[in-house]
Amino acid sequence: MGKAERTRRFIIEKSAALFNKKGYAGTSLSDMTGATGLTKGSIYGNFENKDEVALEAFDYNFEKFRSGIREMMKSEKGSLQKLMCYPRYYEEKLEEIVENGGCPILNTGIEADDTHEALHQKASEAISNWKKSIVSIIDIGKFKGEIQSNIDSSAAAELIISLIEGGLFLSKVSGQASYLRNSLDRIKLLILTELAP
Amino acid sequence: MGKAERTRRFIIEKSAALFNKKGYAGTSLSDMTGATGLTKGSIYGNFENKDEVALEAFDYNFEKFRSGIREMMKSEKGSLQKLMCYPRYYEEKLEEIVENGGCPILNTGIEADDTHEALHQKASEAISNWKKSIVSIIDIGKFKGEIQSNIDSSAAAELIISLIEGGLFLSKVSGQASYLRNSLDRIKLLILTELAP
DNA sequence: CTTTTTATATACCGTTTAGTATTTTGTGAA
DNA sequence: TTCACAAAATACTAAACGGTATATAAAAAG
Repeated sequence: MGKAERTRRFIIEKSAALFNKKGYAGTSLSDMTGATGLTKGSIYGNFENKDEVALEAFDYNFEKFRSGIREMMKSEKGSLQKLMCYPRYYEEKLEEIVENGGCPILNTGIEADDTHEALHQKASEAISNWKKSIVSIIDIGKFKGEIQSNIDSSAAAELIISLIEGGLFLSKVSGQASYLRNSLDRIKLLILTELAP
Repeated sequence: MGKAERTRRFIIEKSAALFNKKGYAGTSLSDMTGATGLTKGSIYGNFENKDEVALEAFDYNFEKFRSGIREMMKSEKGSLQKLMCYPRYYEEKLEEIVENGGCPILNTGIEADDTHEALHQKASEAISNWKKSIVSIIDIGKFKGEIQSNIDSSAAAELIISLIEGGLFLSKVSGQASYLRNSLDRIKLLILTELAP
């Protein structure tokens, strides 16, 4: 990894937390120079503009979630156990997520949907991919006989995502963990009593 | 209603849509003069600063939801029927909500929680009051024997709110109404098969 | 070790930001 | 209809914004 690539990563890492907390419009270049200790010249030597940093910062923030969950799933074999990683992950990580500014899909999606098409699309694709990966787990589970075959995979996946995002949002803004806990309990119930044969 | 108060309301009405779509940081004073057709002098003659407009704009946006649901509930007598107004309301209004920039609690809460304490508190209080009103309906329902007495009112209320906000967010950002529909179907199921005796 | 390339810092650009005196316009009462 | 007051428009800050040209420092290559 060359010097250029290292500073690029450094800028993204430091800016990612900023963008997740303060948003795209709320994060200024001076915020970024402050957080990195670098100057504007250095940032613009490595990125074309603020947009490019923001877009890569989203990928960076989102990838942290994705890799965390994937890591957790690696040690699970059954489809139901894999699905149960979602409630487990968010239950364990709530505090850390709140500290880091919340879910990047939520933050970016809400800010960008009416203002910044490129960022909006990033958030939209993240949702789409997330859903696909849940649907895939359910479909495999059906095939292996671990999940009831009459289940609507798409509806179940969308429900799980809605419960997670809704719970995260409300717990973050209200400061009360019970919102997320209740949502995650529902997901567990759904998995164990509706998806399971 | 005097002239001053009328222009105040006019400014709030016109700015409210802006703040809900573009956020607090994303809405500039020139956006506001553009939307109202007034000048900065006029706006600052009626408000102390941008914050004051944003705070009242939130109240205005939130009140639209509250009054819409209350209106719908007025013609319902039973507790279960009152609760069923939530899924009905959001199902009917999804398009309109999306056009107006989405749920103000969601928009304001997400943007303000790490950046603007006064706005954050507004969103937080809105959540708190919303929950209280649902808990109140459930508790009355228990008393009247229309809802099972062993139900956890707080948990049920939080779940309903999480499902609505999660579904709204995902439908808005993904452009797919099914997220909200699935969430609302779940709420109906919860009301009719778990809360009902 | 010198040269060439790359990366960072400095200093600046025009524009936009929120906000404010000051002047002009409009309005309601005497 | 004039007078007094209120409200809106104009013209203006100073500061911050995103972005850039240029100079300097630091690495890499020869």
